[in-house]
Amino acid sequence: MAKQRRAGEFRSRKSPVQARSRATVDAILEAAAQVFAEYGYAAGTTNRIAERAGVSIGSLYEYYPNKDALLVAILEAHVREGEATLKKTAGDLRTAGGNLRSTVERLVAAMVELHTRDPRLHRVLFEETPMPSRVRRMRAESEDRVTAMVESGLKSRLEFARRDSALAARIVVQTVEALVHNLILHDTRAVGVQSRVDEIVALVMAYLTTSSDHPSARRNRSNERPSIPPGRTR
Amino acid sequence: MAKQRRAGEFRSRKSPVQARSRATVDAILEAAAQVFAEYGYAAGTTNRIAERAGVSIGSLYEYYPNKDALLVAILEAHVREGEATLKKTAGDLRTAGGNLRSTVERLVAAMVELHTRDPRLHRVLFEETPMPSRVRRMRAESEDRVTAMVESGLKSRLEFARRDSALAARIVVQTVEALVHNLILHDTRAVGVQSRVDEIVALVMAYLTTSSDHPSARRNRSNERPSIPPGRTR
Amino acid sequence: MAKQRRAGEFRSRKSPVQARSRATVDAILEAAAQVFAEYGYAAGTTNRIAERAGVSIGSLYEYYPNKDALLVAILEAHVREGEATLKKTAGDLRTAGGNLRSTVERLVAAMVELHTRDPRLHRVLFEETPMPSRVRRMRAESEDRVTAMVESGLKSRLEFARRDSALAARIVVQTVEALVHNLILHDTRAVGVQSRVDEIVALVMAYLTTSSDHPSARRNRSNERPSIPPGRTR
Amino acid sequence: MAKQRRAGEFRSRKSPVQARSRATVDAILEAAAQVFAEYGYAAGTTNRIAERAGVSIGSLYEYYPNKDALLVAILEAHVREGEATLKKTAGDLRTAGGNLRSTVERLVAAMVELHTRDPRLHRVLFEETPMPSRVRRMRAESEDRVTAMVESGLKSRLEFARRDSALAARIVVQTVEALVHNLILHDTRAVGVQSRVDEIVALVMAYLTTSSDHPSARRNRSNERPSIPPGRTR
DNA sequence: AATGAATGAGTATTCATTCAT
DNA sequence: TATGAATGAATACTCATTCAT
Repeated sequence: MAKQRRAGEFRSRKSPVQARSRATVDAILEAAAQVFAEYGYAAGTTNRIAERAGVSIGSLYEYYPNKDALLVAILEAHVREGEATLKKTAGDLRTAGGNLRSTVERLVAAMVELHTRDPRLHRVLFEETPMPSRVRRMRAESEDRVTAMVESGLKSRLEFARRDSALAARIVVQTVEALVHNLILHDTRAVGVQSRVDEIVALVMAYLTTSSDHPSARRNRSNERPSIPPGRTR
Repeated sequence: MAKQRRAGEFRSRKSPVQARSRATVDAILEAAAQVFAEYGYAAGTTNRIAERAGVSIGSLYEYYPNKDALLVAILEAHVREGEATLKKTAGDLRTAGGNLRSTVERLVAAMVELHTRDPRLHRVLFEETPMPSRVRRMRAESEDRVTAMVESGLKSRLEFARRDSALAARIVVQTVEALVHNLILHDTRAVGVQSRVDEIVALVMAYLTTSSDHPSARRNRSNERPSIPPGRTR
Repeated sequence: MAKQRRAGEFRSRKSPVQARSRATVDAILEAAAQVFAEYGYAAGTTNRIAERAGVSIGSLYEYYPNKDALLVAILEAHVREGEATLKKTAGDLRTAGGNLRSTVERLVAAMVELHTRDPRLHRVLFEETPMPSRVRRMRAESEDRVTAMVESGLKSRLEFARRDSALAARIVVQTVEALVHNLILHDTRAVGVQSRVDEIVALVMAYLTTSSDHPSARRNRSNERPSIPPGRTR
Repeated sequence: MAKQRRAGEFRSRKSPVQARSRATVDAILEAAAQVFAEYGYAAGTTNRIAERAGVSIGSLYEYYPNKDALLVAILEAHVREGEATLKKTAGDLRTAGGNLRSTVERLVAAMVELHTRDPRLHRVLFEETPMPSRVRRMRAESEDRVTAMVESGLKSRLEFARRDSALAARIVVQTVEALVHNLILHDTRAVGVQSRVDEIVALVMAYLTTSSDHPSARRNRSNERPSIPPGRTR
């Protein structure tokens, strides 16, 4: 009898206190990650996950009330982990010595590592359709926090030449994430990875160190933001 | 899924020679696009598509051997259309007069328009999981052609300062696409769209017009590609 | 993917226009009646019903959106049929000549016939738990209409001696229904059926033809309905 | 239902000799009664019962071999209790002084009280389908004993005018039970309860005190039991 | 060519019951 | 004795696909 699902009930069912359950929960989550990565969300059946985890389907539902709960659990773990990794690097932007460039390099490297961990899963998880709004929100908030850290780091750098630091931070975060995705991961050809990474760094550096009113940007602003305050021009 | 599907069976079944068939095929495709955009791929059932198209489910299968064939047809049309739009703009890079900046602006504008046409469908189509490899390949090839045109355009510009034009073209294409996606489409807040578009342009311009051996890029290359041949430096 | 059920959606899915579907619908309903009668509602699985009907499970759900819809369809048919049968008899109470007794006999006979048609099913249907409120209401209304007809018939009879005709009608309807149930149907011993039927008739007759203020009823009314209007006493 | 159940396995597993076990058994039974009343039999899960009882599911199965055993235990307790209550009243029919009417009133009152104690549970217990035959038999036997007592009481009354005392007793018992059920319990409208109770009493009294060969019963017997032996008529 | 009734493998989920600890 | 983690058969329901008409 397929009972009605209590809406929004994505939390794990019981907190595993005993060692045995802890292992079971871990096995299920790991299996879910594998199966989702391999088959996609829709085709990643709960029975397959249970089988892969080496537990019965009943046990799976003992700990996760429904399929979405598995997705949410994985997603949240990824978001948490991602934020931790990036925060550490973003923190360095401000605290660590060294020039801007080496910090950007570390940021890109961190992002590469983050996405390399399990690219297929990452893709399935964050691009496949029905991501519960709770996770979507959580992810957006996480990204906002990372962006805020990056911004604060940028502002403390002398080389930083952009006017709108918040926007610049978003551009950087999004660009790095997107290019790492498209250029490093999606590209099956593994050759030339480093040169592409270098180029991403170059892109970001060029952007950050070019004044918002650089000669190349001087024209054609008349229609929207009518005029550039003269004093701003170097 | 009642019956096993013969892999690679994505072609339309009969070429619609007669006008009536043509109309039916179009109606089905349009309906499929709507339904996929509305429900996502997995939840967009063939029966619903047939109903929306005003034809019987039997007729749908008369023209498309299976559900994926619909996806493929839509995808291919989008890729074709996208390439056409971008090619035109990319072509301008070389032929049209004006400075680099205005061309980049047109490129970004074209990309924005392309993605704005039907963002939901675009998302479903290109981000939802099981994209047949044929489409994946087709898309990659299309992207390669666009990139090639962009490269050829860039090379003819004086302002262009990058060393590896092929790589630069890829960076530009991917960056524009990704940022348009992440910054323009995914962001529900409509405010500040223009400033974000401007910033994308600024990013690309800064990159393109900054020499590969700009001061900000001079250091730390020692570990991977041991040394840069001096002659390379302009 | 077990989708959420649209609450209260118990109606048949499509009206069968073609002869083939009509037959299918009938077969399904007949099978459902048999299976419910045989196994009870909870244990009467939809797969079993489809199998019994000689159709696929898919066809069953083509016509009935969920299990409850089958129950409702059967229930409503029974209620309709029951009301029709009883109305005819109840109508006779007033129109047909003959004495009261013969009419009561016909009423009881009608009830017996109604319950004898498929006692097991009747029991399952009306006594098993989750009867949708819609059906419950429908049944109550049907019973009220029957009761109203009985009342109107009783009032036109000279032999009728009760004071509160509405109450008397309810008593009669309920008594006949309940006793037929308990005494005729539940009793596996088939012997003596007629004598029990006769006794039910006798019970009802005694009640109807005994004045509300018959000697045996004369006492102990002081607390609730304070006093009996003298004129009423014959 | 994981494992096949060995039929007829309804007995409690261990006789609780110790006080602690006794308390556990009682808690389980009480919890089962509550849960069945609240959720119905099918939806009343053993896990929920164990939880409500404050014991582990393992302990529940320590004392009751399966779910039905809980039902049986509750059912038997109810039957026992019911018989005790009714026996007392039925006994009064013979022993206590006073007229017939007041005794009938007490009978009805006892029945009302019996059903009012926990109507929801009563409904679930006695009307929901799969009542094990053992309980069905037990209940029938209990009813027979009560009926026998009523019969014996009736026979000692001068006012009693029926020919077949056994049949009359059954009629009375069934009528009272059924009408109490239908008229008192199922009717949510609490108003007029007393008048309905009075009417039930009136019905029973009219029946008991009306001669089997009352004028109203004299006609129309020709077709079925061809003729009434003249001597029979008093 | 078109229809739409029919199919049935596949999916998420429940819950009575067992058994190692 | 008691516990509760684990089991897995069973169930309602979906939807891509076929094929007789």
